[in-house]
Amino acid sequence: MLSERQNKILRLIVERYIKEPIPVGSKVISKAINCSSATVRNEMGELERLGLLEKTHTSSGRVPSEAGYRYYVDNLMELKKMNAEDMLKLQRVFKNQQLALSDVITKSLEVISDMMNYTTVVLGSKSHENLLKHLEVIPIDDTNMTVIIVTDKGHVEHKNIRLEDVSLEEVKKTVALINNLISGTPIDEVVSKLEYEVKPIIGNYVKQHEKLYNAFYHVFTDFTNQEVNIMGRHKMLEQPEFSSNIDKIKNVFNKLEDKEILKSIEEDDDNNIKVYIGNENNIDSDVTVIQTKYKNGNEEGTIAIIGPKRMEYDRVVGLLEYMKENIER
Amino acid sequence: MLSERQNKILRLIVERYIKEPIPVGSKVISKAINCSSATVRNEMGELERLGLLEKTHTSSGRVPSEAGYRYYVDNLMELKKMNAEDMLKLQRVFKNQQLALSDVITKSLEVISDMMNYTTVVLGSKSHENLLKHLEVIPIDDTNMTVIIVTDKGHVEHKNIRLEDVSLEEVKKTVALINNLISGTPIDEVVSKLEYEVKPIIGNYVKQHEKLYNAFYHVFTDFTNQEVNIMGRHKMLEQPEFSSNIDKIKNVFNKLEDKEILKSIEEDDDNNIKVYIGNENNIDSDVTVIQTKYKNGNEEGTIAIIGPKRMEYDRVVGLLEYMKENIER
DNA sequence: ACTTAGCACTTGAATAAAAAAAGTGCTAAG
DNA sequence: CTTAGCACTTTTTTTATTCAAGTGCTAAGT
Repeated sequence: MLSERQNKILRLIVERYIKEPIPVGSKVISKAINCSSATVRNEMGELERLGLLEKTHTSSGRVPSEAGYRYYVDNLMELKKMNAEDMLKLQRVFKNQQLALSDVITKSLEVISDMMNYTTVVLGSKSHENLLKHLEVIPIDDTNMTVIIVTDKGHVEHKNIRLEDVSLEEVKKTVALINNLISGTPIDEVVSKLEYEVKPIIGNYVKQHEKLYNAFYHVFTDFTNQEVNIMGRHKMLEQPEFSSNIDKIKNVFNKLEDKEILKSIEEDDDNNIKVYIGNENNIDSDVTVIQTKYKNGNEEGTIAIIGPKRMEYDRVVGLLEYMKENIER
Repeated sequence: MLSERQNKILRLIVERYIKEPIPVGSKVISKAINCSSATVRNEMGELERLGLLEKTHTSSGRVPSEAGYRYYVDNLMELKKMNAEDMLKLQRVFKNQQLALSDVITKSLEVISDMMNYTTVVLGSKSHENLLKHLEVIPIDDTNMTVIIVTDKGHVEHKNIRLEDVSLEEVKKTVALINNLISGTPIDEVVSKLEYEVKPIIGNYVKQHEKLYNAFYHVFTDFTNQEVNIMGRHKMLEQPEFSSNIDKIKNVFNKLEDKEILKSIEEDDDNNIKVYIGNENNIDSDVTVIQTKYKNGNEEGTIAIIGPKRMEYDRVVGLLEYMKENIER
């Protein structure tokens, strides 16, 4: 258990460091609380022994450790209410009644990315939670058509395919068949159902069944198992601790392109705002991910904000709370 | 007019510098052609006076200037045929008969981006060249639906919209009306046609005409005026002259996100492979853009490869030639 | 009229030494 | 328990020194 004064000092250090990434010395702190720098040094030493602070070298000022940030987030941070300007910018997006929910979310996360200089992410629900609701085909010309897949969660995707020497008639039949036989199936099981339930039957009804089967097989294999939307990909370049370290940047960029890694963002089961600091996340030991699930009707997903470990925790949590609230009603 | 020997020297310098970005001295060159380093120095001095070479400081080796690259591309470069490995990788993509053309293009440009470490871009044809061919609506639930827009060039886009208290009936009527009245219109004129030709009539047929009009108005306003696809966004980080210069990187990344800038890539009217070196392009004075138009049936667009000024011109031009050829048949 | 050996000269990069700045830990006194 | 004071560390900055690479020019050679 930390003393009142220790809490105060830790908090000052974290907040100062978040403002500007330079190690914090005892002098500055001593001015802020009412006691000598020597006293502060003693307390800092103790906080370091507890693993909450670190030095960059023997005689440097202190920097929050991962555990220090954790402690700050869990115990010291107080949520201030959103500033009027931030609020206004977001309200402008939320007020737009014509936009579909998913567009409202991406647009507002774009706004957040711009105002915070962090990267933001929306993840739709996973493929096993999306049931095939409807399949539709729109012919484009003799050989090309667009296949549209709609899931029960409102995830829509379209793909263009080529089908040579197949009549529209036949395609329509096939689509109807698929709609009848396997709508309601989780997206990631559609492919196997296609093989075991549609393939054996399709031959009886449709002439060019091989070609058609192959085409649809590919469409569903290619179907994105999860909608992922990244805003402000390059914002990390604005963060001083990254902009001086190309390898870090490369790593973060690569991780962001890697769908598998991004999926790990969604692994949460409960419903609160979660903060994953440094090694607590799968992206990079120098970033923090703050995320939360949302649910509106049967549309659901996760939104996340990715920034440096020294991100503005209070402000970001406030923004996410506001987002969640507004999405859910 | 350069002498034979000057051509030789310039070419050696450019090719050497492309291989490795370190200024080239007279000694290396003198070994490659049969004469003393002093002679080479004289020639280099002349080439510098002509603006084809530059020094990084008074006593450094030479580096090709922008004009130097230009001269190299125009006069010295000889197209070698593609190496077998590159060819194989691309053929694997082109052989896939099921893929729609646009997918073949993006996939193969992904492959190129990976093997060259350059960024690649596909640009579809512009909105004024795309005519609205077909509009279709798929209901998702009571208030949400997906609108699908197909253009005559095979560009397909879908958007989700919200429509409260409007019956599916009404929506279908509106869509039919729009299809009848304005299909065949260039996409960027659709909005005004909606206003002057559809709006006045729609009231007679459809009850909730205001809401519907607004919804479709937005759909078309939001319609991407040009399909843009970027592969290997971060490849610049692999190029030594960029990875040591964050500001350059930021600039290039920002330009790539800027649709207006990208459009300038397409400004060409003729049909050949074009090389825009440094200030000749709008992206950045330190990159080169190599691009070409393609056309297959009524699908057309531009593909471009963006790399450092010292990109492997011959190899890239070879790749683009191959791409173009394969796309067009 | 070219080519080239030779050499003085320039510049950047690498290394070393010295001085300045920031901050710590500890001791001893209040 | 607090704090003034000071020795000590470490980084950063500055200055100087040397080394390596490469140039331009001159004068001699073909």
